[in-house]
Amino acid sequence: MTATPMNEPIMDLVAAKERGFTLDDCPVRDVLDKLSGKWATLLLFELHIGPKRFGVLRRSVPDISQRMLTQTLRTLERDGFISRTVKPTKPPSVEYALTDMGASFMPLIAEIVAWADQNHEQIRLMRRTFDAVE
Amino acid sequence: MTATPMNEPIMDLVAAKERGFTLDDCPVRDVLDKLSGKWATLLLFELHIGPKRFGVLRRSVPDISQRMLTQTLRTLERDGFISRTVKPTKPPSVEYALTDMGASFMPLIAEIVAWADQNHEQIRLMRRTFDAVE
DNA sequence: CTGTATCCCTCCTGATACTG
DNA sequence: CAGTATCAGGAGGGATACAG
Repeated sequence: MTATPMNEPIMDLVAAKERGFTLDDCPVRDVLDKLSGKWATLLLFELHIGPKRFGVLRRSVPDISQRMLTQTLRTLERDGFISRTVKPTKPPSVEYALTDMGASFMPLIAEIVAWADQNHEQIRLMRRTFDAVE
Repeated sequence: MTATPMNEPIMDLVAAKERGFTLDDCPVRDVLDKLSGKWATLLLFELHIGPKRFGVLRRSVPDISQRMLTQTLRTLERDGFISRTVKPTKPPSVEYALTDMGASFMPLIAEIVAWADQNHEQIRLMRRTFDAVE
């Protein structure tokens, strides 16, 4: 309702903006774009429990298509969030695991999850109220 | 590189998943979908500095089209992140401001920004390395 | 000043089938 | 088992013009 006082982390945000990044150049978007995909955070979460093979991941997230599983894993690997290790077994198996950088990102997701958990009731209420007026 | 040990916040995430939300029903997606839009977080940030009128917002984020500005503000208002107040001035003016709930979400964005700030160099390096191999 | 309405186009996503 | 290829649908986003 009111303007909240500036705090330390937000100052970082101001700094980031004033450092003059363009929209395509903005480091924040590099991260936000990871969150935005439908499956990225879910897969990061699965791998945070522990390293998993391709097939195991597919069974852990049954709604994902094989195409999107491959594609999302590739993107996360490209950006260094996860590692991909081919093991020369008889039918070759591939294991995916969180990198240190990927792991360092998980607490942020966890905080968002906790926040969502506390606020989703109110959000849905607001939404229904808003829609009722229109 | 290694599987990180489970910590408290992540347990919340596990709990959220095991509480059996479907993909469309998941409260976490309610929040993540806000972050995912191209403009939502940018506008939240602008309003975190202080309440702003429509025209001021448009000038603050010059790259946004009028259509997307209206649309994004409407979505954020609908979910209770921001408030919209019409002031009966001569040419009517509309002021947008963060709600308490919206303000409580800002520290999370700030942490992501800080993380992005620390890691975007490495992410870009990983990306170039990955692309070079292919 | 603050929006709405319309058109268009790209990207994300899913379904299916196929390969080493 | 792990991955690629192809096709199709829909949402997100931009440009422009118009309205209260």
